[in-house]
Amino acid sequence: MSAVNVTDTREAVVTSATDTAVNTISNAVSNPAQSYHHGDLRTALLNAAAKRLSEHGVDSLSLRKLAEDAGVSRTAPYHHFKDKSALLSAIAAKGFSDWHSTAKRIFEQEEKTPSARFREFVCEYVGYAAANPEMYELMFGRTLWQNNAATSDLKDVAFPCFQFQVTMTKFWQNKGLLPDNQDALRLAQVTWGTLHGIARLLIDGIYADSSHIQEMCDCAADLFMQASNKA
Amino acid sequence: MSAVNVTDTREAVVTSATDTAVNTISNAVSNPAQSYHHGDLRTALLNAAAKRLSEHGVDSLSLRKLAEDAGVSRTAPYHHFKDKSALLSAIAAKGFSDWHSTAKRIFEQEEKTPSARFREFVCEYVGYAAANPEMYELMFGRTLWQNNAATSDLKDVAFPCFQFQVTMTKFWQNKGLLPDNQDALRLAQVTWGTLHGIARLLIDGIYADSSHIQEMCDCAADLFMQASNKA
DNA sequence: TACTTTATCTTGACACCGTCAACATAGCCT
DNA sequence: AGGCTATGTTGACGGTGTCAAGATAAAGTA
Repeated sequence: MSAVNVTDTREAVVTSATDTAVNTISNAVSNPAQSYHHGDLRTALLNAAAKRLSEHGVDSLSLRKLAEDAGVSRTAPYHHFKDKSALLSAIAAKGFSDWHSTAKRIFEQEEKTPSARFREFVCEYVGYAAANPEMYELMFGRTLWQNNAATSDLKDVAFPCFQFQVTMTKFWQNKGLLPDNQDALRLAQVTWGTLHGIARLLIDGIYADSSHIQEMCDCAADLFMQASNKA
Repeated sequence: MSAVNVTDTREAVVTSATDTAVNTISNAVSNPAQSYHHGDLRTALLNAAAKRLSEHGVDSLSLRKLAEDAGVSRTAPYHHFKDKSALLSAIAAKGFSDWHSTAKRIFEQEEKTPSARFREFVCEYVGYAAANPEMYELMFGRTLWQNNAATSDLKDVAFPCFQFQVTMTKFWQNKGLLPDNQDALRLAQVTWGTLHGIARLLIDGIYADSSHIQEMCDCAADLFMQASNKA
């Protein structure tokens, strides 16, 4: 019900009648003429939001601008998202889904040693944050989580992603890469905390110099694996 | 309303011309009669800001509300702070100053073993963040650091505080608490990252359950010290 | 003492923002 | 054909940071 429908409707409208509809549509960039109904506003908003998010950051992301990007009036988005948090949640959900696949892919590389996979995971985690700082901020920042602003849809995607960190931790403990004398949950919290902390210090502008990410990741990985040798 | 009020006040006050200091002091809340000039608006704003910060969070901290708290018009703050960032910077600076003293106090307890001090530092760091989440957010969050919004005054207080982390790390390395086979700067970044990450996951609402802070801190401290035994 | 400068505080205005209410249109189902 | 529902619209409200221009008081200077 998307593109085809829109095109058909446009022709019908243009031939038939008034162009009050037509001139409201100094629309998005592609299609100069459009019908009263957008066709797929929801995904158009999400696309515009993803673009604005990566280019200008979450702070300067307003529903009104997104509506304008989609060539639609300022309150139209409210027919697809309860409020701003719901829209942000939807974007973050996509991020979690993507990251979860990436994490699983790294973790399940049977041909590599657990140690190599562990090190790769550390680097990829921080690398993902550094490469997508605004998405990372949205996924793991206070904006959504602080006041229960996160949609239940988001939680459904995010919690398994959090949980996966524990699963991996247990695996690494079994393989002797992480100390076995620590509770798996606590250890997962600490290792995740380390990666999260490094990522945040980087993307929040506190580590002004971001040219030594690799060394920091190696140092972190070394540290954890060294600890296991004692236990 | 205020024009009349101001005039009346002026006449009343001018008679006793001596005490500009006196009537400006209790200005904000208590004294309904106000002189045109506040007297010490800058610190009144900072006090109001600190209060609002801890009670309602940095997100709902607006210059207009602060001005109202101080009993002053909405643009008055601009005569004391270049913009909102400057005011936030001033508050954060106080936070850094306080935390730096605390850190030094812990670090310099000669009567305790280095190991005990290290563990105490870890707990105090996370504890400070948990006890003052909004101040921590302001000090170490993206709000001020991301776009160079931090005042140079703030930087002057914050950078030594960051640097102290490296100093301590070197000390702990020398005492055999942290691995000696790692570059001190990298190691400081990783250890600080760990504390920062745990703190952020807690205060940003991602660790919904904050009842195991102590265990997490112990786990982190154990991990680092275990790593040193191998090196 | 009188005059001038400077610091401080004022109102007015502008451009944003999220969100609600009320209304308009179009597509779909009976 | 008629009505229901999804989706779009404008108007309005209260909130924000910030600038410009004018008012007032304090401080410095002759």
